[in-house]
Amino acid sequence: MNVSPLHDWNLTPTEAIALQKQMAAQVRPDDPFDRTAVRLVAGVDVSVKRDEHGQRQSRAAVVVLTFPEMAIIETVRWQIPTPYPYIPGLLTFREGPVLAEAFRQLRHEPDVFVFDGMGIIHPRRIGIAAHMGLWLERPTIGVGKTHLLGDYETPPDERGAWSPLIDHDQLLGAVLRTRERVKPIYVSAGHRMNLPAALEIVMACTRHYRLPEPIRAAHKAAGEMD
DNA sequence: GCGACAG
DNA sequence: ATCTTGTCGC
Repeated sequence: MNVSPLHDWNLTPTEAIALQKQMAAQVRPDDPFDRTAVRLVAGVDVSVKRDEHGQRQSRAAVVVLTFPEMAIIETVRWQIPTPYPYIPGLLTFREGPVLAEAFRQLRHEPDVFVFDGMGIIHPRRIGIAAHMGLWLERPTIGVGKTHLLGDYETPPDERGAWSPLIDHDQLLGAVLRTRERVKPIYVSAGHRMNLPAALEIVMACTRHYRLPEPIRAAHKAAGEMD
């Protein structure tokens, strides 16, 4: 894919936070999004492991699937030494650099990218899905597995049921039950997206498991790469 | 000051 | 995220 660098990744935590505040104003989490035009969906994930020298290596995986069939048609993997520590709120600076290169290698151009991490459910409203959406200039959705912030009621134990996730009177996302009797997931719009569309896409991508297929495929691909 | 804290 | 044994259940 044709992706041009938006900014430097080599920033101190203070600088990174300042950049997030500036970039957050560019994110569009309430844009119209035509679900009927979706043909390709990408799943995005990064795994971190120690190599033979004990050094941490970040492995990115971007998997492109047909929609709604969920057939894998492309897998891109890339690995670099882990460039940044994990700091809550700054996950993008740990996983963004390796993802940027993986995106550059993509042959297809997905209609929407689904990330393992938050969209606008974030202290500065710019989680990894929102941030990389700006980088890609493409629609993105954030799918988190655990709670980061915001208040919500536990959604009914029924597939497809969801509850609004609110922080400081602001609707940021939804807590979605993708399977009965299974912990819900945290869905939010990233860039060029909106919550209703994000929920529909995520549900349409979910089969027999808690997580949507694109995320499962990316997680699997990122864990291999030997 | 105390607790929470995506992956 | 990773580390890491056994164990409950379909």
